[in-house]
Amino acid sequence: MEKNIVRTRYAPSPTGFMHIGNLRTALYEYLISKSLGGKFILRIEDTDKCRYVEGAQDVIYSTLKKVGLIHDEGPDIGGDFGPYIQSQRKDIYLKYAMKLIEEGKAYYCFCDKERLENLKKSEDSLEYGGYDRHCRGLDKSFVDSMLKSNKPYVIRQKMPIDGSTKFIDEVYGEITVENKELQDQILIKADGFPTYNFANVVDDYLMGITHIVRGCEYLSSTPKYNLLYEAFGWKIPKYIHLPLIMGKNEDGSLSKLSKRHGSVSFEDLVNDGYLPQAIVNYIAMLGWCPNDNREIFSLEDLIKNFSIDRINKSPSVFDYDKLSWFNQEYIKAKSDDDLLQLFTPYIKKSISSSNIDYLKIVKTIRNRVTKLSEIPDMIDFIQLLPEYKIDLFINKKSKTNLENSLFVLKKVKERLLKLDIWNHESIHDLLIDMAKEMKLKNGTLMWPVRIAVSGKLVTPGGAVEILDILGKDESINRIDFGINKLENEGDR
RNA sequence: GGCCCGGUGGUCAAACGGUUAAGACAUCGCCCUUUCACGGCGGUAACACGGGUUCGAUUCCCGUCCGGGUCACCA
Repeated sequence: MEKNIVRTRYAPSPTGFMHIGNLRTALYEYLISKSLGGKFILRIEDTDKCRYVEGAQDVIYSTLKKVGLIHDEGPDIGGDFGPYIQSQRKDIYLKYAMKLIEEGKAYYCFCDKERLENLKKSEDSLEYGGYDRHCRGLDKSFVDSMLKSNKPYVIRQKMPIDGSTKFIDEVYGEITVENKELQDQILIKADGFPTYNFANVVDDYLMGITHIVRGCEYLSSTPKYNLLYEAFGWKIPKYIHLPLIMGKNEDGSLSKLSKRHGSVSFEDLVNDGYLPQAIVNYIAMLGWCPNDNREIFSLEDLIKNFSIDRINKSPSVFDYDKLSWFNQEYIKAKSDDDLLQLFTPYIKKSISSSNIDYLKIVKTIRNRVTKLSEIPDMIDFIQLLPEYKIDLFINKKSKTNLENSLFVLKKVKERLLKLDIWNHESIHDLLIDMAKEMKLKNGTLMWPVRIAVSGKLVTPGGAVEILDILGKDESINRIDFGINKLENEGDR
């Protein structure tokens, strides 16, 4: 192994979806290692067989790939410290647990669930952090006989009874926890699998992880980890705890971001029409900021600028408005061609006619889209003129009413009919000229036309863009329809 | 409840003993305009509270309050 190289790891459990908080942790792990020229390792923590989810690992791989967090070692690509899936490392943990038993630092515990339950209910369960250390002093011959008769057991670590454990966190500083708060933690579960805490420590050590980056919900349990490192005589890595990402509850209170806060997985957000890069950029700014006012960062820029000492301590609230703003910025930065690619599937949801030029649509909506999912509703009128009320024609600012709208529409129809070249420029010039000729405000002429061809009060793009997209025949038809509508319904 | 962490506008977030306390999002107003947007300009809005330390505290210390996290054979 290369000396002194920074190694961070992302160690998700395969739950089947990528929680945004986890993604943020992965991002920071990646940034810390890459900004320091280190390696980023992926390890799957699947020690809870009850939670096994089919295909969950693929979600992890595909998400990391989509956002560009490329790992240097992992289950799919191997590495010198594999296997990288904990269920395939089961024997390793047992071996290390046994070592602790031999050294008198851990012990077999035969307490069953029922006893533990009762213990929790009792008053003095607060002592020793919840477990009364019933099996800590068991007679060796008794243990042997229990083992021989195949009694189920767990292996627990002996925690110090008094004193305190302190450690330095790179963002929170020195933290001290009284040892009596810590119960004799379980290392190996009755099913033979290691607990998360134990597997985590063993693997981090074996895989040479130098910086442990995780959410600060682990802050108060970190001493447990350290006591394990100490029991083995291993060097304690650097700790970097990240401030939590919070979600706003319906009653206005805050809590750790979770499903009840809406779309909180990466997939949800992508399905909602947010771009992966925008998501990454946004979550990077949740808990970290550069020393200037910059907000837009590519992953490469983040690597260049990231520094641990600018990680924030206080929790932050996930804000969809701000995410939308980032998303818009990323959309605006793209070329028309890129957007055509990106928008096409969403355009197709509303438009089936084959004679519509998608690129024209892209050009007119590109500055109005905040998330891709709103595209279909934005342009549905292009496919089919919706029903509308004639008072849409009345607009104070544009100085339009039913009468002049009808008049304008008739005139415009006449002239449009004679227009041979149908494109944005020719339509634009014609209408502007007409307004001048008729001594009307541009708006007075444009408004009725836009309403007639869209049937909507608010549209992406104005009359000219819509006429251009619709084409001559359809445009004339819709204007005709508007004329009839005004003539039939206008008097009343 | 014990323990741990946090507390700058509605949200994100600068400042690291002396500033008229930045900026961004949101919001409001105006301008631009062919609706809505985009863009431009401007406004409202914050150092949780009380004690210290100091010539001077948003900044350092203590307490209070508030918020969150954690106390599993889940990770």
